[in-house]
Amino acid sequence: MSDKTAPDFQRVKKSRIFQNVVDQIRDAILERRLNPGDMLPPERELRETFNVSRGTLREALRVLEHMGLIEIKLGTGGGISVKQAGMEQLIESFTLLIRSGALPVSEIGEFREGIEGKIAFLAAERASTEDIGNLEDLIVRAHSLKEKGVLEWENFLNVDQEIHKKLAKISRNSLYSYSARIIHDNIRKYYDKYLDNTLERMEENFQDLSDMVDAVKNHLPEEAALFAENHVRRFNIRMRNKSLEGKNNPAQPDGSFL
Amino acid sequence: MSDKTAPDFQRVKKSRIFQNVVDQIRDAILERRLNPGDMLPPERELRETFNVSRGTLREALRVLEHMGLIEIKLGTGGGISVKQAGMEQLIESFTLLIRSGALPVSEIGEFREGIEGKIAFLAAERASTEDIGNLEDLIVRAHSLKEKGVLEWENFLNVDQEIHKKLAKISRNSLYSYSARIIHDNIRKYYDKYLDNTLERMEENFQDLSDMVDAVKNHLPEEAALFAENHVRRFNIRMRNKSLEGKNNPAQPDGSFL
DNA sequence: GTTTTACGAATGGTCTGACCATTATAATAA
DNA sequence: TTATTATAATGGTCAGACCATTCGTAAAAC
Repeated sequence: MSDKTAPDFQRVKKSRIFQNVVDQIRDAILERRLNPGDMLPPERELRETFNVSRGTLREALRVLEHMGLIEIKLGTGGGISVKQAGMEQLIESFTLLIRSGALPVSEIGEFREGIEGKIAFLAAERASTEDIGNLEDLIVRAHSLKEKGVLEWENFLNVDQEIHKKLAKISRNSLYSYSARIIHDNIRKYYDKYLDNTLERMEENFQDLSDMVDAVKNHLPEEAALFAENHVRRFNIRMRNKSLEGKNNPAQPDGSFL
Repeated sequence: MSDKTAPDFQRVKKSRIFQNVVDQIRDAILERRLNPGDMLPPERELRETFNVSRGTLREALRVLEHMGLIEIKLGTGGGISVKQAGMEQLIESFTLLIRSGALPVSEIGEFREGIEGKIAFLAAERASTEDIGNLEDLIVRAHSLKEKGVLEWENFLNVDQEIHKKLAKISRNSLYSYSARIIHDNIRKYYDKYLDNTLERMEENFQDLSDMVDAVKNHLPEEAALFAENHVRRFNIRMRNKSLEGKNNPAQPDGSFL
């Protein structure tokens, strides 16, 4: 197949013209030669600047837009503007990664375990009096829902989620917060499948939440982290067991992919 | 400016045709109606399927390609194939986020602290005899470099990095590993700026590494995590102090952005 | 004078059709 | 058999036209 003396060099990536345009504009932004808010010339001018066809330029713009580096608006006042990069892209790619099954669920769960632990840890360090008040309110709500029994299972889970969100906010670290939220949102669909809504489960969960908030309230980071990690770990274990039981792989009949 | 009775509704996002195509194909992939390896029809056919122009279709393909969902190859045997989503996209968006300065450096450092801690923790749990041997070799190398003094500063940092990489690998969790690596790679440029290469620093670092590896070797997760976190924290603190000293913001003269 | 309406210019969005570049395979020649 | 060459399939690029949206402004209506 190949010359026997040649080591495994990398095949040269065919550089497409639009990619060159993407690189130039991206670099200009990363090197602050273009700053958020700046307008780029209209497409018909840019086309001449780069000496490419409008189609090619637009392919480049699509990619830059998808990277979250530029924003394109229609109409007279519109045009191409440089955008402050945000979390959207990170969220999208993380979500795609999870949903496409590229990562073992076990690794995702384990990651979440650490993240939630750290969030609880930081929250315990940083919670203000007001924060603690909010948390206590949530715990009260959770408690009363638990008392009402399994009928309120859904609402109970919502409060559970709100407590986690609140802790994430208190932790004041957007990387932790977003990581937790992305994983949670994309794993939520497993709740129904893998979690049985028994009263026992509710009480167990409530105990976890209550312990966690107590630790935060008393500013005991290590303890808060432990409770949070155990809370997630319990969920992970349950999920793993359940997923080992039901090994169904129903493959769709493939006609057209539409 | 606006009708006083109207709450802040979301302005309807003008859906562009290419976006519709992107959504359809993305969903087909996420719902497993299209699987990695599958070939899509050639552009000229797809154009007819969706009833759009080739240019529009290609804008959609650019986005899907950038998402990491498809792969496009040139020539007779080429075409559009569905790809197994990988970490590339996550890496790119994380990198962009860091480099574009959208996140406070303090948050990034704090995140890394937790990540490296968890990696050390897991590594201590999971290290095989062989893994431990590799780590010890690295420590020996680090030690001899340290003994040679500050001349070997660069090489010492490389071994430092290798130890972290090895630990990440031992942890056997790609999310932790990649997170750590992305942050490290994108923060490395600060080393030169913020870290002074004194012998004292070298010895301090070596001590950290040595302690960490010892803890891993003896399978003491909590201890390993603590050493790792302190190691990173020390770096973060030093970086913060240094960055507070030198508050230079030299803005480039803006001609054309090229 | 004030408000409403209608127009027109600027800009991105899409379409059509052609041609170029790359690659694998089949046909041909040595 | 082996090396060379043509051929066809496929993505990559280009050119030019027209459509759709938006906003400012001038005209018209009140």
